[in-house]
Amino acid sequence: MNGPAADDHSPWMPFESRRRARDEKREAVLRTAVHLFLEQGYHRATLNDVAERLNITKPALYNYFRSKEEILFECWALGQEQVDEIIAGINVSGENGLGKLRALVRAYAATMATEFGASMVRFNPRDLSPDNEKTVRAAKRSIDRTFRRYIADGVVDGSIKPCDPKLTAFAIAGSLNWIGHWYQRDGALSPEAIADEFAIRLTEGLAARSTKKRSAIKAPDGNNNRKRPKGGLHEHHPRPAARAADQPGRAGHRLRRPPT
Amino acid sequence: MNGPAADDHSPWMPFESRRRARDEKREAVLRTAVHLFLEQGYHRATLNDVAERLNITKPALYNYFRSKEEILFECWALGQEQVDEIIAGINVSGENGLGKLRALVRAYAATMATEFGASMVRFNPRDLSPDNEKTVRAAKRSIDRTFRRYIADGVVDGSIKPCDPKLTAFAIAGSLNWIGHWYQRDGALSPEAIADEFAIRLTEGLAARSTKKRSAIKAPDGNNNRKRPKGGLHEHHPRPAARAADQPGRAGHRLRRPPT
DNA sequence: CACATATATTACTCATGGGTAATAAAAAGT
DNA sequence: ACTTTTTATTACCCATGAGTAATATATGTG
Repeated sequence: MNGPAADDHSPWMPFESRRRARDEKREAVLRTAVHLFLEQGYHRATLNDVAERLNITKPALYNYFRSKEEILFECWALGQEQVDEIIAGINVSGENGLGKLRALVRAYAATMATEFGASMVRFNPRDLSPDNEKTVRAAKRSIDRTFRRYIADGVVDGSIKPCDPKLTAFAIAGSLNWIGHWYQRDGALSPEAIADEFAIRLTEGLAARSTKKRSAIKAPDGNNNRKRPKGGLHEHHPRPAARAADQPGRAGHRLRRPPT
Repeated sequence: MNGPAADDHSPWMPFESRRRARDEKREAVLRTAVHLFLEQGYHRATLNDVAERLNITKPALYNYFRSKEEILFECWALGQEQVDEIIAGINVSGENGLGKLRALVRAYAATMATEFGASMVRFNPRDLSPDNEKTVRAAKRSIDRTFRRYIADGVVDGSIKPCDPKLTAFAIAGSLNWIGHWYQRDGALSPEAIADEFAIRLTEGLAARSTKKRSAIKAPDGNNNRKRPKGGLHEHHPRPAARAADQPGRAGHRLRRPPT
């Protein structure tokens, strides 16, 4: 199954120059871990597997993480960070309800096609420590509330026809989350194609029937759902936070290390 | 967490009359197992947990199943059986594409709100033996093909407006499968309410704009999407196959027992 | 070079939990 | 009742894999 020839490009060269920065290695661990966790499942993938793929041995991992559970949590956190940035960007975009919903659907779909994105929905929160589990569940609730809010906003501003925000949010989020289960990174569909298609398909049934050409309420020129103003929002090739740790990330959980 | 007081209604009375039929016990094991597997995850739930809830001890389980993995597979199989019956019923219903799709959405949604139904999407096929994993993956593909076929049929017969069956099927199935992740059996929403809502919401964006009042193409009287002709199709309270074993079920995997 | 620090290795511990062996207690058959 | 079969129990085995201790090897620094 996991043959010995798996040296994609690990910062640890088999037995030579090892001088790369600490954080790059930390992230390499997470990339390998999330890949194996998704492929085999958290419980079936062992830390030996992870270490072997990186040309190191299991105890070396403990220089970067305190436990397997922490690795799991950090994988989830990297996906969650992407979503947080997406939502933060949309919240200041000034779009109407439907516009915000579409932007969220689009960016969220693309995130689900990444491994860290998929980890948000493929991992079982029950495998985390009680504290981390609480954190994850709170974040999930927050995402759900965001979907509902955009929908409710749209109903109020007239861009979305009346509907039950709760069930509608469930239906849309379900479609999106499911991407994390079926999307094959080597398949025929590109993340962009999926994102575009879903942004249309999932919202077309919701758009209010042109009740007064309200749909383009605050976008003078044509930047309707093309490119976000600035800041994160993922730039269509969301390589997992290649160095999200130079400056201390705004969240309090980047770049921690075991007691010493 | 799992306190000692958990004797819902186990066929094994703590220390008295034990004379119920074998198959009832077998199913009781599956009901308890699927519940714990969903609650704690397959790997965290132990066979000791399962046995304890049934007022027996772990080795007693091996009178009914050969391994933990077999229990997992049988849980999945009970859910799959429901879906097979649903699809078989719809296939002979004579509805048009949209009608079949709506019927499937409705019944599938209700199944996802059961524990055996949820097990189809919450369990990781990788935890099964290679053979069983193949079986499961084949069944999943088959369901996917069914969704796509109904959609494609609808596009051809004019009841569904042109769309990409593959992505549309993914979107709809995703919403439905996700029910298995969020639905709480003790919550405010009834399975019927969800099923009804989803049947409408997920297909309203697809219905062709009355291109010639084709939508009721083959239903002389008004039985449009109300009640299925006969056969299975779940009757709104799909209690998990309470005795699906009296007659040897049409599938070949009911009522097996360890070597003796 | 000597010393400190960071990072890796080898060789272990040890709890967990699936599964089995031997045996006892019911149920069923005669 | 006596025998057979089914179903349960107690008491184990043992593979697995997370995590640790002791130690070695770079790497950089005064």
